[in-house]
Parts: sequence; C-alpha cells; structure tokens
Amino acid sequence: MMKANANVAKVATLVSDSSRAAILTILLDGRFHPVSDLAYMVGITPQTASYHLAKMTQANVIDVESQGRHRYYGISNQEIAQVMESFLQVAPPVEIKSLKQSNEEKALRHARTCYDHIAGNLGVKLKTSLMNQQFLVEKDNEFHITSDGEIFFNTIDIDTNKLKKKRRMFCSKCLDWSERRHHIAGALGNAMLEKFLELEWIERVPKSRALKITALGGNGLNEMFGVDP
Amino acid sequence: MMKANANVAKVATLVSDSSRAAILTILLDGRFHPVSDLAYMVGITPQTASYHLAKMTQANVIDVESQGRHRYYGISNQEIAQVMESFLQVAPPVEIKSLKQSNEEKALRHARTCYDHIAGNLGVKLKTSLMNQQFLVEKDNEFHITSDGEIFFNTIDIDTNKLKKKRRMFCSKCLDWSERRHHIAGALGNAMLEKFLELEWIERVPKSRALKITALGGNGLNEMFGVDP
DNA sequence: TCCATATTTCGATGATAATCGAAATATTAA
DNA sequence: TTAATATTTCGATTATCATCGAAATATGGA
Repeated sequence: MMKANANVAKVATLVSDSSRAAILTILLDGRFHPVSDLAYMVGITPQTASYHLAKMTQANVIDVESQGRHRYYGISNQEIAQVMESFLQVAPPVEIKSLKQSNEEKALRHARTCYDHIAGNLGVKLKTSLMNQQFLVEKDNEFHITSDGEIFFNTIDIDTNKLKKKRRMFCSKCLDWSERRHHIAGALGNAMLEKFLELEWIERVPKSRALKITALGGNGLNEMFGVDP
Repeated sequence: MMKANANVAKVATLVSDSSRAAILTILLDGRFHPVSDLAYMVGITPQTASYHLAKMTQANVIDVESQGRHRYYGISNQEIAQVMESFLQVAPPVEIKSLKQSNEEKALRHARTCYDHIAGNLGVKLKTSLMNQQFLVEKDNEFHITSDGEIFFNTIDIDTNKLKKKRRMFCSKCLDWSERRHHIAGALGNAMLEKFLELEWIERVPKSRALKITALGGNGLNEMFGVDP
C-alpha cells in the first residue's frame, strides 16, 4: 500500500513545483517548444529549465525532439493533460489583479487548446451541438459516431474511417476545468482542431494556449455546427 | 498565468509527500480515523501525522471532528477522491514483491470504497448493469434515472426522490483507476454503498479500503442486478 | 578553423519541508 | 486531585530540492 502511495506522490511531485507546473501549462497548447523559450516564458534560467525538463522527460511526462542544436519539448501523453485539467478543477481560483489578467482568463475560458484538442466554452458547445444533432451518441467512456455523423464530418473533410484506425481512442471525453462539462478529446477532437486551424476558423494566439475564433470561423461554426461562438 | 500554476502546484504539493499520500489513500475508505491510528498505519510518529493533518485541514482537503480527546480526520470533499483516482491512473504500477501484496492489490481491484461510493470491478459492473437494464441513462456529466430505475431502486429501499433533494450531484461519474471505466459516484453511489453494507451484501475489510462481497451479497447482486461478482 | 548559439552538466548556495524528542495542552478515568 | 491517554506545539536536525554562475558539450554558420 505504501508503494502505491509513493508512486502517487512521485507523480504529484512533478507538478508540485511552480516552475514545472508553468512549463506543463504552456505545453498544454499542444506545441513543442525549445528550452530557451520555455525558460523565458516561465521566468527561469535555461539551466533551471533544463533541469526540470530532464526530470519530466525521464518520468515520461513530456517528450523531446532534437533538431540540430535545438531541443523541442512537448506533451506526449493525453493523460497528463487530463491530470492538469483535473488539478485546475480543485486548485483555488486565481486572484485577478489586472485587466490584462482578466482578459487572458476570459480568452482561455472562451477557447483554448487542451494538448491536442479544443477546450473551453467552444469545446463544450461543439460537443453539445454534435450530441443535439445526433451526430454523436454517448456510451461508456466514449462517444460513438452515428451514420449521420459520418456524413456530416465528411462534408467538412474529416475522414472518420481513417480516424478510427488510429491507435488511440476515437472520441473520448475530457472534463473541462473552466466549463465543468466535457469537451471532445481523442482522434476526432484532434482532427477538429487541425481542420479548424486549416480552414482558418480559429487561430493560435502567440505565447498562449488561447484560441481566437476568426470572423470566417464565426460564420462557419454557426452555419455548419449551429454554434454561436 | 503564473498564478494559476502556483495554485496547481500548491494542490499537487499536498499530495506530493509520501506520508500525506498514504494518509489520503487510507481516508479513501470513507471512514474518519484518529491521529494515532493514521500515524501507525503510515509508519510515522503522531507528531508528524499531526503536522500533515493540520496542513491538509487548513487546505480544506480533509475535515476534523472532535470527540473528547480524540480528533477524527476524514475526507470531506469528493473532488479530492477524484484527484487521487486520477493520479492512480498515471502513477506507475506498483512492483509486487509478495503474495500478500498481490492479494491486497487484487482485493482493491475487485471491490473497494472510493471515498463514499463503490469502486473497482464491482462498481463498474453495477454501472454497466444499471445502464443495460435502462434504469440509468447517460447525459452530459451525469446519469439520469429512468422511471423503471426509480421503481427498481425503491424495491431495494433506496428512495431516489429523497436523494435528488440532496445538495450534491445525484448520480455522477468517477473514473476508476483500476478498471479504466466509470463507476457511479454522487448521492446514488453513496446510497448504494450504505444499503449494501446494511443488507450485508458487502462488508468492510479491517485496515483496508477493500470491500468483501459476502455469500448473501453474491446472491443478491446476481438476483437484483444481474451482476456476477 | 573559428565563432556564435543552444543546451547540458557541475558544484555551490540557499530555501523549504519532513522528521521526531521533549514538553505543553486537553480530555477522561480512577 | 491525580494519573493516563491523545494530540498539539516547539525547536532542532536532517534531507531534499530549486536556483544559477561557470564551464563543458554539441551544433551550425561564416
């Protein structure tokens, strides 16, 4: 019994340092980042960043990809994203001390990446819309796509058969810390994120994991999904 | 952004110490325990236990109830149970080094308490059975009871109307670390645990959060739920 | 080859936290 | 009132960890 606790403690330890928590939060944007950028964004030296990144890499929390002298670090594992989101459920709310902070918080609540899929109000609305139109139905820990759903996704150029063949959950749930409801994760969640970026319905915000909905996207989401962003 | 991370780090810190993780795991049995017992079970002195219990009480992770010279500590908040279960998802598996440990692990996987409801294989099978018989249906983050379900629960003396009036979720999901599927939490989950204990279908195992299914319980669960424990 | 850049490693420092012996406090039983 | 028990508090000790300056290593451009 003590061993299991030691393992739980070990995982919690990885998140319990404020620098590592900051790094992991940045990496929830789904991107891979070089050491120097992470160090700068968190406000620590590259040596300290390197120390923490090595620790998390060794624990299989994050991955590293080398390109020449650059080392790019990113989250490799959706379970870590879910642990971070579940922490944000129970973490005390941040005290907002400036208008800038308030706007940033709102932007994250509105739409953001959660590792490799869309989270926030947009993510939850998308799920609700797909459920209401019976393109998806819920069963156990996963959504199942309907025939109508397959037709629908094909009209926006998402090949659901191809997604099903991937070695990951097709369409799982992720509990959203800001909305307290689920949004769509898994292969379908990822495909939607990539497609909307491609269609320029959404775009990434520099140095943030917030997602901005474009005017084009507002129209597209309304028209195709019946979602008012 | 850094503030949010500090809050996440703060919560993770509470679990990151092996003594506190051990205490929290013991408290997942849903019982309240005195300081001296917790100290003994974890293998630390009462002073150390007192130090950790004070820390977690101050952070509203656990509650304390005084009775004379005794201070009884227990979990007051289902979210903490869910955080612990989610950690167990990503914690590396325990290396089994004895037959006793293996049996303990199996017992926990088979049936255990998760704070105030049934978890493990039994918990998941109960949920599946209730879904298959259409006593419960899934919608968003919660199960909804059907008319047939209300009739069913009343036959085993669980008053679902009364449960709905409680100030908590009626029938939420909790993702089971051992089965990787959901079991039933919330008011209904708690009522089922209490009723099965009352009916002597299950009984608590001393010094463990495992639950033992009795012969009587095996029959009852089979007959009433169609569950083979 | 030399220089610039990115990252890692080393070692020292300082901070923080968990531990427990001793003592204090609170409660209860005799 | 005294003694026993349970728990908390205090203070000292020890261990661990995050930090960064300096140096080393690796890669790439001139």
